[in-house]
Amino acid sequence: MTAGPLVLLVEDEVPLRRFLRTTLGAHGFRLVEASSVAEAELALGAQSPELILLDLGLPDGDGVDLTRRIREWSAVPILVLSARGREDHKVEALDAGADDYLTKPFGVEELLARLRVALRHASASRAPDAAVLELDGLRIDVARRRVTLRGAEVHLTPIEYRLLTTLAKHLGRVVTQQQLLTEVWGHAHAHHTHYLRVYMAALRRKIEDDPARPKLLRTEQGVGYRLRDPREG
Amino acid sequence: MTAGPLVLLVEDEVPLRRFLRTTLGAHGFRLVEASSVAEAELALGAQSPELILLDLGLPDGDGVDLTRRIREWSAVPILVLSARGREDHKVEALDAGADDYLTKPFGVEELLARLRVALRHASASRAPDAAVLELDGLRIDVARRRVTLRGAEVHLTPIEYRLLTTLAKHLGRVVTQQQLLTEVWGHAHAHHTHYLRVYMAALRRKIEDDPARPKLLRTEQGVGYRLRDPREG
DNA sequence: CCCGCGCGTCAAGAATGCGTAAAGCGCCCC
DNA sequence: GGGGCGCTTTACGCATTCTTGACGCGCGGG
Repeated sequence: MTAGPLVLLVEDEVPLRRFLRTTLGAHGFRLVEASSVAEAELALGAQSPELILLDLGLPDGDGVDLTRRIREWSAVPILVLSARGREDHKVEALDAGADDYLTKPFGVEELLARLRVALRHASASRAPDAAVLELDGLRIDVARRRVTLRGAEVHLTPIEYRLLTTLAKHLGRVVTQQQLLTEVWGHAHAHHTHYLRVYMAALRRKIEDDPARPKLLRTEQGVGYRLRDPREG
Repeated sequence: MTAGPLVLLVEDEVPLRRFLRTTLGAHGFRLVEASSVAEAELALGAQSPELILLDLGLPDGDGVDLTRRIREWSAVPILVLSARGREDHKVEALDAGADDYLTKPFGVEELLARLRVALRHASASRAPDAAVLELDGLRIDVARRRVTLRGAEVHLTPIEYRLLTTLAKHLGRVVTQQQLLTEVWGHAHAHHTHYLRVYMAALRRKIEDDPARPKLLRTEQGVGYRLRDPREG
């Protein structure tokens, strides 16, 4: 008996949780349970599940927001369960970073199959995203959402932070404007290239010694931007 | 103007295909269409789509089998569309290697959102391809979009870069002027052969020791150009 | 021998893209 | 309800890049 994947189940309705517990358990999954957003975040801090089964409509907060927050630092598969079948809800959750969306009531076999798909993806794309990145004097601590420059904390707005971490994720490589826009602002803003200029300027003011002659945040004219890896040229 | 992802649409019903064509087209996707399993396999041989939209219930074969065959050699995301909502069908398709399963009728926005999820997965799991080409002192790092000459970075404009990489793609072989023009400038400029001379000159100035006597960027009179492979003639 | 053609070179103007400042607006917290 | 903060939007100047036209050279055919 090998221990199956660890699943975080976030669900407030007791009967459904009970049901899923036995069903998933019977199929070899190990379970951590949470019945609210707060508990879920706690559990995420303590364990690192290989998959999250997330019910929307929790008592203490929005599951979509939780999804977004998780996506800032983790790529763990998130399967959303919801009583709401409305299309815009689905789109919102999926765009927030969820990997699948099941409308209640759903069949157990389908749930299991979609779970397998999600785990397949996860094992295929296991990318070692470093929790802390240090270049020159700049330090990006993704786990703590902290950026420091030669020890001093740099305050970044949410967008600035996401812009920086998106670039960091592709350290040394060019990230196209489209990519940045969709990853930071969402696909709906993929053509607002001006945002990039405004926020790049802001970021450079905060982390570059000479914002007019950037060492880290390099422009690739007509293509995108790149966070330069100081280890190479 | 960036060209969107290439999608292979496998669907035999003409009205639905028509509808998806316009819808996806309007959202920036490029489309290849097939109306049967045979056509789909043909198209897969000719092109390499970034995503497959596959209707089950094709006239000449089983879509699930097709999925399995594709999975033997490719990880391209497959979204299944089906009129059949039965759970065992879904499980079968998903376990065969499909990444998602939508039951008709489905909403366009949901389809687009799930498409985005699939593409997100694909780009996340794309292996860091070490596509580096080195000839003499010239180094072309496609992943980083960087060109260096004996260690020193060479700055290329977007067109120069595309011209060089297009030639590199056919290393050692002649690339006709038509081919270069359509691949770099697009179909509409296939007759502006003068562009080639201007940009070849610029490229040679940047990467040749003696631009007047080019070692790498050879002219093939009346035909096109060739990036010489120093390992051979 | 001269002309036409293809290629290479140069340079100027047009078009595009980028950086910067600053103002308006909504939101939340005090 | 006022102030601070962050996001969006507008305006403008500057830099880079693209396009276009002019010209010279060499070669081969008429």
